[in-house]
Amino acid sequence: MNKNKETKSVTMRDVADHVGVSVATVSRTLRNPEVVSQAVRDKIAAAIESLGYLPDPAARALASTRSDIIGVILPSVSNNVFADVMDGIYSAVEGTHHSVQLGYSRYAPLSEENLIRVFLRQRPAGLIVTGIDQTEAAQALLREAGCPVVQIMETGDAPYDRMIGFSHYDAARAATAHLFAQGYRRPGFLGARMDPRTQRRLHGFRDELRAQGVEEGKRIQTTTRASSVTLGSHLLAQLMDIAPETDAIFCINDDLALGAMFEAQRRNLRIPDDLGICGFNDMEMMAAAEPSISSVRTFRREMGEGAVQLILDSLSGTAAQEKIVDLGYQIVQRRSTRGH
Amino acid sequence: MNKNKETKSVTMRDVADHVGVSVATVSRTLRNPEVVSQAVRDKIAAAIESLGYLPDPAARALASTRSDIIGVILPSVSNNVFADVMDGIYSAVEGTHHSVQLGYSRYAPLSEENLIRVFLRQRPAGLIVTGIDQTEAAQALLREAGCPVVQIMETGDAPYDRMIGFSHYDAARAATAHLFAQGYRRPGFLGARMDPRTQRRLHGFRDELRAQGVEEGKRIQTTTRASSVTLGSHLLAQLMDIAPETDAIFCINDDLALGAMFEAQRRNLRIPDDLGICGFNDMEMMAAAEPSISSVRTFRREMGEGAVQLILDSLSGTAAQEKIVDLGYQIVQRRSTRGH
DNA sequence: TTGTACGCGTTATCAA
DNA sequence: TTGATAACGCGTACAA
Repeated sequence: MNKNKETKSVTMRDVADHVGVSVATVSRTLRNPEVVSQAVRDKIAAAIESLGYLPDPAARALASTRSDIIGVILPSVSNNVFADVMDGIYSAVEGTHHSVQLGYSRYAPLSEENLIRVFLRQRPAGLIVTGIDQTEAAQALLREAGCPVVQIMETGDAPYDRMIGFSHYDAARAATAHLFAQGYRRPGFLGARMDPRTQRRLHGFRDELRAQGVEEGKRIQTTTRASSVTLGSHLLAQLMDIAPETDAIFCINDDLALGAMFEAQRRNLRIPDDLGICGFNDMEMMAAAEPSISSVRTFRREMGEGAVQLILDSLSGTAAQEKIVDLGYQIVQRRSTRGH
Repeated sequence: MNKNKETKSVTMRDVADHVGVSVATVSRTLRNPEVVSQAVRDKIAAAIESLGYLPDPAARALASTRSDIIGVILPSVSNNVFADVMDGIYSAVEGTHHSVQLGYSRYAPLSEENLIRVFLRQRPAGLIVTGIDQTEAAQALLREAGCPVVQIMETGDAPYDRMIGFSHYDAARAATAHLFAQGYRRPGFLGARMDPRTQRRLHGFRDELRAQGVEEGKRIQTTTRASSVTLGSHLLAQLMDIAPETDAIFCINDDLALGAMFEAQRRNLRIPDDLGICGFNDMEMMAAAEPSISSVRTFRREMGEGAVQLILDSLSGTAAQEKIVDLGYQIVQRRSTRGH
């Protein structure tokens, strides 16, 4: 450890003394400058600059009823889907006086409930949570949060407060319909993790099959293990062994799709002729792949940015009426599903 | 916003009253229980449980000289290399009473300096920063931090405090040597972003070429743009147009390698015969690709976990002597570089 | 427009 | 082993 230098950080007191005003005035220039005279304001600003004053967030949080923290609870650290969301969140928070506090639930509702409790304890400026599958207790906490709460990644009725996302059911169903539109008749399904959002995609897939009058047979391969490219290869291998009639697959994410594509190539299956492949999320690599892979574009960065904006708007009282922002999705067709 | 319910959170005072002791005793049971009698300790524990008391981190930080926050400063949100590091960090922090505060510098040293200042203001329990290329001012701040400071991702002399990582120069040089060992004679280099760590990889590449007595020619393609799979394709296309004699490539990360592989396939270059490909980091997909892609394995999760552990050890005074932990790297050979 | 003075929930110092 | 009590740095009535 470095030597604990007596590094008395400069406080508001120092700034006040330096200018010759009271701490209250300094505090006011920081929070609502409009009630402070221009002259004093300038002098304080100069003093803050020259002394290098930085407010103490702990003291601020303690003295006021709110902290500057925006709490964010996501299910997973490593899933790059959430990396994009975080990118949006951080870029929207940048330049505000807010800071982000991140928590990972590891897809466990009870962890999530705990995190919510801990975060709420800090009287956060706002809270961003993922999805709609909270425990009863967590739901109660969120309804009484006393701060703006935004649910991201999904839409659904009965938001606790506000919501920004899209329908996973609709998106998956549209992707499946796309496969049919391209002439595929015996599509399969590859799924990993099988968390609630993934389940809803499976429902969409199944309902579209039903609507098309097609039996699903044994063409649904899922696992609760975490998704990966390797797993995509394994799942496709299993699927083709069990149900060789499969002529296309819908994968619940792009990693699986990529892995499936590699496995298809290993098996000398021609894409898209022998096998159509559609991913989900439309990560950057899908366009670069050979052949390029169709996917369902989702607006992850926008969800992150939008969620923060919703909180800021709530805080400033300029929030819109609509409780739910549906960002939709977009089927991006590429070579991997060009008919046959 | 939800209605601001009068949700008076339960404080230490409540717990104390409930048990019939002073707040001081409650505080002690939480921080050093060994000085409190077992009987009182049990009653307090019960009260905490039944009242659902959670300590207020702001009050704690204000009253003590340290907060429970471990500050982490990374260059990028979206780079999945750091997702793995974060995974390690969070899993090591879990179960401790610490929390993580994350900041992104966007590869800008001045942003980083600012973040360091802001984080230091919170008297963090520890600080984790990326690499060794801080500004002069940031270096001074970190040396006087008054808390454990760990630099991750790299090794190098003169750590501010402690360091855990590996030598990017050595790793890149070893990868290049591997290409030569496999019989390639005119290897090229694909680089994106070209931040200092990437630059050091380029140096390793160049020095190995020199050691092998091989001219680099025009086989070094770099850009300051952010890395992506698509960019890997573009860079390889450029490279092969300018320097068609290239018989292998070392890519500064796996995204570029994957993109390069796709582009090679588009150009009907046989891998590994016409073109050897080696990536960097050994992300999961490299093993699943078709053909599988050689890479340099780095221990990202371990860096995150290790960094937190170093901080915890420093805090508890159980830290080892060595200031620098070198996690090394590992050349993982796969089909993409099987000689020719 | 500015200053005074109290309180936020906890830690830490000192006595008891 | 326990209890008062003074900080910690800032926000905010209330007064001036």
